Amino acid sequence: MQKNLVIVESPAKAKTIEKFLGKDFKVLSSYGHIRDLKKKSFSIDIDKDFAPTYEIPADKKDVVKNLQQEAGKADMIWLASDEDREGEAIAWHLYEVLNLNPEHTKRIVFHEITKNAILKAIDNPREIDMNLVNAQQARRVLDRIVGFELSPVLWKKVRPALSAGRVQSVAVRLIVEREREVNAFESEASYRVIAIFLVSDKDGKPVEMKAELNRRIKTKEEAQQFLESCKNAAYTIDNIAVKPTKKSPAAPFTTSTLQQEAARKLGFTVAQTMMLAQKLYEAGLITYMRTDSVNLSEYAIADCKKTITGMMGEKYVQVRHFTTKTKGAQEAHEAIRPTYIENETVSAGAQEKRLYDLIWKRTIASQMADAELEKTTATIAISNNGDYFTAVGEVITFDGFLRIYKESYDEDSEQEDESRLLPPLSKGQQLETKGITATERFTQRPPRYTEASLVRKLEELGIGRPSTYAPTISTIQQREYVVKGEKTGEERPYNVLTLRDGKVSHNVQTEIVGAEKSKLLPTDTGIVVNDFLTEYFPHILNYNFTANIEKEFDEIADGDIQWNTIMQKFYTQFHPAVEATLALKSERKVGERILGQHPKTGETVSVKIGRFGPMVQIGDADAEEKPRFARLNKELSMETITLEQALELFKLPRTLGDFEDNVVTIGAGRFGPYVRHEDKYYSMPKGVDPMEITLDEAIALILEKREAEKQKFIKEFAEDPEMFIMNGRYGPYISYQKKNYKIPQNVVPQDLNLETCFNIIKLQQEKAESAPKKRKAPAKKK
DNA sequence: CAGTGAGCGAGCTTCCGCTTGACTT
Repeated sequence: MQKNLVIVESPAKAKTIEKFLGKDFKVLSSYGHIRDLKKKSFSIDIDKDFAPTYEIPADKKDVVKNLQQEAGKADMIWLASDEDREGEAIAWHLYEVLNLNPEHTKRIVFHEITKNAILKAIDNPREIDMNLVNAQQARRVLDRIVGFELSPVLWKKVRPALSAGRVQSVAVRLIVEREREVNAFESEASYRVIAIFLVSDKDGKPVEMKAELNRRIKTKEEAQQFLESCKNAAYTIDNIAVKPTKKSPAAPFTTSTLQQEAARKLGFTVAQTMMLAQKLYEAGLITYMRTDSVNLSEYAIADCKKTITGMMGEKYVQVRHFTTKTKGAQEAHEAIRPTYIENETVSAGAQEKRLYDLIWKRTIASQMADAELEKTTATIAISNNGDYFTAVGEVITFDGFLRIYKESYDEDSEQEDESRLLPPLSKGQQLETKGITATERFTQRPPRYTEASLVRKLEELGIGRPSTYAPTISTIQQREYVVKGEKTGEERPYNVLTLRDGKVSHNVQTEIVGAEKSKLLPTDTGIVVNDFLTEYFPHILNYNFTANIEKEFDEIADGDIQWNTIMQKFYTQFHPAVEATLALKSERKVGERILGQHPKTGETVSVKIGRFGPMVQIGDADAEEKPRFARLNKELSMETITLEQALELFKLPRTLGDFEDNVVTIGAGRFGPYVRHEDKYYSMPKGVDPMEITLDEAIALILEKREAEKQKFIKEFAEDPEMFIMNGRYGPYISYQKKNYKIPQNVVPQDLNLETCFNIIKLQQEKAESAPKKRKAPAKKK
């Protein structure tokens, strides 16, 4: 018989806490929310004050059953979910679902997982805060209303199975609008002038020193004139200014900053980072990885201090308390940090280690002294005009936190590395130039979003939570609103004018601009859906919508207003807009664009989003002749496609000729262009033009695929034609009667005989039957 | 994995936030 049952959200946390509390306490986990609005139905009764209908999701049934049993055995139940809106709601749902007795139930909260903090929490229990719970219900109900009313509008007006929501639709909007900015951007040229002076270093050896002109020059002619004017000029050091500066370390990691730095420094995707962090957390190596707090526990700060002192000495320590500036942060946890600061490295997988290293350094650096620098600026006067050059040098006089960690930045800055010392100079010193160059430079267009920079932007706007950043990015890609892609750069020529040995020369160089990798690009569907939503639902798509509604949720939490009142206010404004938009005549015509008339038949040629994505249509639905369709290929976009390009698409499928007495045709399908022969399909490799491919090339593709097919079979058995040992994506496996079975790790696939194969199959079938039923993947439509 | 789609039309799709599994062909 357990005296006490403590329920927390995460099982890893439960394990740790159990150790602190001793044998009178059992600690279990709720695995997050245990109850939610019904999955399939709207589940909100608008007429009854927005009463929600909750259910226990299938995958939580076992958890709840177990909690019920254990709660029945305990004298006292301690609801210890997180101290934020969602955590309070979890506590309340537990209270309701487990049918707890108020006299045997207590609500406790703690911000750090230390023995002291937990014992203190136990000593200071409170009641469930219904105002906070209602703020969560309001948040939940609002999101359901927005998502389940807007999505069907899209199914009707644009294309089935699309989705819209408070968070994802704004994320798409950011990407669409950035793309428009990029396309509308016109770069401006100007000339950057750099002089190389010859001076002596401290040992008297000649060295070169770079200095930049105080202004940029607009045109080539002016640059030419300027260089000409420098021919006979003398250069004198006019002033030397030495200024000490400081740099301070960044705050410890939150989910968002960890995702950004791991992307920049380690090249991880947002999802990868979270998966690795989860593993580190489960292994007890770091604190919780879904947090918006930059706070470190006193205990962690003390450990940092000790570790830094031990490694580098006391002068490297500077205790700092960071505060969160993020909109809407709820700070239920600490910042992300190593559980044991003294562990500089941990034993884990290679990728986990790299992430741990990053977290360790960032945490340690956050408690270290400022770096001290000395910046020297030398001003160099030009004798025959009013302009001047400046040479800048920067030296680190005390490295401080930079010894451990330097934050990275996204913007590929044009600034050159300034961390160098200037040679000794004196005021009034005359300088010789080796040459002066004026290089044409262009203003840079805004950068497209990466996964990580999108997360940063969303966080800045207060949209989404640490637990949803990664899923949101995956959703907008799954819906095909956004793709992660590359943009190949373009060559751009630029002028370089050089003054050297009393002569001005001119040459043209080229650079690649606009090349980008792994950036988020909007698709046609994304653009059409975004434009539609922004036009008809500007309120929801407004970047400040979440921040504004959060203020109202706060009022609910403070008990200043009823949650259903807020819902009523929102709904009376929102719902009519939904009705009005549904009543618009045009069905599935959103984003349609007429390209022109077919040159032979005079039929209308148009582009729009069809059931399966962007397509070209020739003819009209109500005409006698049925319309014809063709899907847009990857290189084309609805916004820019021309009539000629559209008609080109209808030249497929085309017949190339015969091979082995069967016809070979070329077509374009869902996955790109293909060769078809004898009811088999062969994908065409990238870069091959389906309009240009010859019969011989197509036959080569067929033969190549046949060869690859053969390689797939490692072993066949004469005794049983249904048994194969195959080579697959995840290594060798057994295939029997069209079903696949794993080969145990210690077995060499080549050595398997029929009997051992059957044994392996039998074993796995038994295992599958005893295991809980596998959830079926959603049925795919044929 | 594959060439679809304008209407006899069933029934389906969808949100955001909390949490981890089970297991890949």
